[in-house]
Amino acid sequence: MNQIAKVVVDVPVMQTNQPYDYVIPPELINRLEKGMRVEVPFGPRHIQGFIVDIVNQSDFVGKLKEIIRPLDLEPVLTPELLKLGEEMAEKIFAFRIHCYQTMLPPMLKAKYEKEFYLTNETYTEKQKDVFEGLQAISWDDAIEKELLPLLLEWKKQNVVDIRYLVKNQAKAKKVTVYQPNLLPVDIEKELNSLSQRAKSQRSLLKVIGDLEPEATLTKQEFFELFEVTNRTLQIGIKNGWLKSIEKEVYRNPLKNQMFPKTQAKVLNAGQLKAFDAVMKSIQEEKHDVFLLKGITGSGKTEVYLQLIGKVLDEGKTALMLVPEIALTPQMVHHFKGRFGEQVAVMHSRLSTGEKYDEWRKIKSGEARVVVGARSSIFSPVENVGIIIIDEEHETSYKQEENPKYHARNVAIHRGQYHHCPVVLGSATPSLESRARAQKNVFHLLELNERANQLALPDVEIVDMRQEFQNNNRGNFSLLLQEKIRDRLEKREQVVLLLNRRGYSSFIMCRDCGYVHECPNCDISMTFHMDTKGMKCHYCGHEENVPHRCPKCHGNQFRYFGTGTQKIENELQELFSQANIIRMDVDTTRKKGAHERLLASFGKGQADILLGTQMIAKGLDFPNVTLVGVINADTSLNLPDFRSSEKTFQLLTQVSGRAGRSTLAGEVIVQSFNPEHYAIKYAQNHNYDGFYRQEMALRHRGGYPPYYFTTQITVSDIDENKAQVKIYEINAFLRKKLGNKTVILGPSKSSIARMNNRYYFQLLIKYKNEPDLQNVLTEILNNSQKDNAKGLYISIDTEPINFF
DNA sequence: AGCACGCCGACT
DNA sequence: GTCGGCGTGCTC
Repeated sequence: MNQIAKVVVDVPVMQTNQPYDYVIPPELINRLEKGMRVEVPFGPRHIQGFIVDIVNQSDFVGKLKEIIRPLDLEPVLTPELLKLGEEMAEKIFAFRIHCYQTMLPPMLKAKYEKEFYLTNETYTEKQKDVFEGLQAISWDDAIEKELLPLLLEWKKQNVVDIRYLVKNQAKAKKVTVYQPNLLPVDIEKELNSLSQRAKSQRSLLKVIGDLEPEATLTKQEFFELFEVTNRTLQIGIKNGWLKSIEKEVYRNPLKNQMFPKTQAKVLNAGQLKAFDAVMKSIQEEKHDVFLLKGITGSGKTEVYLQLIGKVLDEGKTALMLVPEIALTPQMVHHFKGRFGEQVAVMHSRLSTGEKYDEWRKIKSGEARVVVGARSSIFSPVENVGIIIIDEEHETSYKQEENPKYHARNVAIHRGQYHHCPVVLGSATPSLESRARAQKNVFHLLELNERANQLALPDVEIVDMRQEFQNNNRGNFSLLLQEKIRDRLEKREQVVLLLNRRGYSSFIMCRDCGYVHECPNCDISMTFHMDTKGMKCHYCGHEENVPHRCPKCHGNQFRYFGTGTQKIENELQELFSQANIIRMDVDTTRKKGAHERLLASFGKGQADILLGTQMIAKGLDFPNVTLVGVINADTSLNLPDFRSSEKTFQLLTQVSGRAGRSTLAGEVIVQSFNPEHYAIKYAQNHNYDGFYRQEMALRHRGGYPPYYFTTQITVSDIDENKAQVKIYEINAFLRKKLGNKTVILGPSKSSIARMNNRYYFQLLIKYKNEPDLQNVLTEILNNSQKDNAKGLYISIDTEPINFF
């Protein structure tokens, strides 16, 4: 009886979104396991696939092919993750192969190559000439050297054939280390045979004699620890005193950083209550979801740390998710300081090699605590004792690209599997989570006092309309200017937030009102001060600022939108003596810049920190006593039913940055809509009030959490084809879905054209549609031909963006 | 996604 | 008559 492997292949289309059967060749039986990557033949090609199961027989009628080779020595996906990927793919309308690939570090994604090789032994002069003694010519080289037509011709004549290669990119970093290769007696012998004058060689022998027999040292270590010169070392290697070994090492992104050990702090009554509640689930190995709602500064992190500590004590592992922008050095320090080498940190700023190494540390069990951004929810941890999602309201937990998963849902799924609690923490929980707590689906835990006993900062709102009427056309109200001046005098620090959500700077012709738009996308291009150029944020197209208006040939442009640079200039003019640090996408692009700027501000090397969203989270600077929000309401006017929620969250978070230590804090919020409830409730630190009012509005408007939503987007190069298709889908859905379900649209997407493709969308709002999964899968299955022709249908469950 | 197979227009 | 366009269907 043959062993059969079921393999999910790397061909992301509906038709192949299922396992294919392959024979396991005799020499690989017992070497292959579920969860390994393999190279398989698929049609004429060779591609990568994942073994999802191993069975004894196949239902496939036809000749099975054999697996070519394994790409791993041991499985990269656990049975849990294999199953999770399968279920997730179905739920979010993604391809299984995409789900598996996102669970793994990018290095484990195969690269493909193909090459021509000569099939027979005897060649013509011409063929000899072309191949120049080469074994093979790669497809890319063939194109480059314009040999492709010739080689394809030869292929027809069977002179050459094409070989398909699967390149495994997973490479561990190796260093050469040196190990003693002499017994003590040998050392004596060597010493005796050396002349007395060979001082450095004699000292090297002594060094070797003092080393542990199993010790491995790099060249660098010999230089630095024992003052051995390279020349001497080379002699030692040549004489066979030392043997060189290639040793696998982890790339260490945090090298040279020390993490002073921190101790558990004493919890206050509120913290203890929350801690105990979660501990109970941990001990009973029970899957509960807790919503830990704690005001800023209430010490949520300490609760997390102590829960993780207990989980580790029980021999289990812990997963901790943090939004990408909150993964600051401070955050890393908290965890590394408490748990040291047991912590793996995963975030997007690591190189692919570093990501792979962190992943390996987790896989091997060396790291038992994972701290990371969204995709860390797929970490290959086993025996999980707790999963924590900090700042659970953050929309970055939903991936916007395929597969469009939400880390919160994945966390709950994994929590069920591991019988462990999931803790969702936030000062401003999402309405969805808070409502679930209301219905007792989640357990609500509240921390209502600040750990340091300090009062929440006073929040003052400045009506910017008044400022305008009083002829202050700048971005800084008189009150904010006065407060900043006061802090500068007292040598205290200021944080200024520029709310730029959904905001960009563009240029407009003063004469005719022409706005410069991207040639590929129906959207205005953004002006970038640093490159002095225009860039499209959707397709990446770049060009120079036009000299003359293409429409009326005028040469007067007006620059719209308030960039951080412009604000910085204005600020510097107002306070010429102040040191300002600006943090935005431009100043933090370089690796490590983010950390460096924050460290510099923390050390008091600047008076004012000016930045976008990225400064609102997790920062804890004791000397900051004033926080200013320059424009509270840019996020309020977005065509998005969550705009109030987003604004409330942002204001609450940034307010929490003030008064983190003994110094009292103060917050100034500048707004053109000072009466707006989101701003008012944020001013009074009143989450519950905001929650009630917002829920009422959502109820009235028929929005989440009262309804579920699913968005369908159709796109094509041909506008008409896309439009016809979305109407066809609309008709189909209306026929299939219940009459209580609402369908909004179809409509043109608000950015109707992107990268020369036209987009149409519709939104399904429903409360109970048990058959929706099947209906939507049917739509995708029926559209496979359209898909092949370049018409794409995308389904997004619970979308975040509705444009 | 690739790649092969297959059926219709413009060329040596 | 053939070369090659890309529409259609399959990949264990």
